[in-house]
Amino acid sequence: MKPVCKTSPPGRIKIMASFSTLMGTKDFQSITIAEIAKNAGVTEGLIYKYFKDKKDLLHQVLHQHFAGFLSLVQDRTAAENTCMEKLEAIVSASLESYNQNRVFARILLLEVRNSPAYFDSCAYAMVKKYSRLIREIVCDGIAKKELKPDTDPFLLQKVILGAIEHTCLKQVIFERELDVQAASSGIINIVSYGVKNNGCH
Amino acid sequence: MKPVCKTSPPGRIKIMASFSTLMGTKDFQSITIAEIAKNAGVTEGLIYKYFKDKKDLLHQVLHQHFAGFLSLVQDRTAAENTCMEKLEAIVSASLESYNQNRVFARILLLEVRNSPAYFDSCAYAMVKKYSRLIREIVCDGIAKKELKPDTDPFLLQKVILGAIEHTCLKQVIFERELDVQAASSGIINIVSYGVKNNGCH
DNA sequence: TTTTGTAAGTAAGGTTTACTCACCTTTTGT
DNA sequence: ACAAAAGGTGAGTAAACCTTACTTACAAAA
Repeated sequence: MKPVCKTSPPGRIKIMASFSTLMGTKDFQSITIAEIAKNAGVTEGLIYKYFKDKKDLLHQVLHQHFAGFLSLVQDRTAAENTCMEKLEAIVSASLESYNQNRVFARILLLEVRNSPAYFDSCAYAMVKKYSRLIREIVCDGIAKKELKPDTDPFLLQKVILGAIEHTCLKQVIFERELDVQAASSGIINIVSYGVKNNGCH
Repeated sequence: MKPVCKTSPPGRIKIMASFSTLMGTKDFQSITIAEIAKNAGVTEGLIYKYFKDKKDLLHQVLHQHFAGFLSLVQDRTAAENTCMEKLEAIVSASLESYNQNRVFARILLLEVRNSPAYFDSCAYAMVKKYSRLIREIVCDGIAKKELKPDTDPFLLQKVILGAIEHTCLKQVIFERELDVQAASSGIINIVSYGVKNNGCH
């Protein structure tokens, strides 16, 4: 069997592009196979040559977007030195990507999670890489004593990811703009120093 | 027109109960109207007497669960004194509810958000109340100098909600158990004091 | 007591939509 | 050159959601 997530056949590319475009204007459920095919200039049958079903198409489009996103995040974090700088790079790169690429954000945050098949998809595999990256940075930060020794890497990863996603949710849903810089430094500030007024600068 | 979210007619109750039960074993998409009707001992047509469509049924079931949840949260927070205690009460009540009532959690975290109609539903209205409650507690905390004066209530609300939801996501998806106490105190600890090792206890 | 009106419930059909399958055409490896 | 595989077609199917015309029960008014 050929690799599942390749990029080449021309019809396949047109189908994915057509679907991406449609996702910009309406939600997954209200997009029909007929519409995707017509928009791509192919027949309905061809879609099922390349994609197991409609959900599989969704997952593969997400995978494609996420692959680009992940390498951006990896580059940005590699360019930073301290743990906190790396984490801020992740937060701002994520918010920026979600803010600029609403289709990607809507698929990831709103459309895929309801189907069990997603969690077996290659798209979810990339999400796991992404969250593992955060945890590794945190573990590294603990080892280098930049973070408190009793920090739980899994929990901190969840807090950061949750903050990122929830910050974008409203913007994505209601098509609003987001001040990426303000939001990311705000999140990092809360996570770094906390919000409790304990006399510590 | 009668109130949209009432509870009385017998058929209606059976339909909602049937649907809730089915949501315990499979996801929304794979539950059919025929199945719901059969399970409830009514005909398909009756479902459309009480619910605009299948999604509306989902939203109303969520509304019912959320109403109970919200009053629990309100009671718990009212019983606490400090801002931080109130917030911890919200976090632990939320994690506890999601952990105990997986159907409720799955609907809220995975199933509803993909449809635009949800954000006009009475279920979403309750979610707005819930997040407003968090913001009010935060604003109160700032006013009483329990929280740092430059805290952004909207951002902190998003961080807390995001942390709650992301902590539950994996548990809900993969049907795992959650240590509610550890998770909620962990979240509150991060948000209160931060994770950066700056020599401040 | 009859009439009227309304809410609860039924039965069957219509329409849309995701998906399949048999077939044709083009490319490619040997 | 030719078999096999990959790219592509288009008609057809099953099933799910939803509609609509109808019946029954029952309470309030006349």
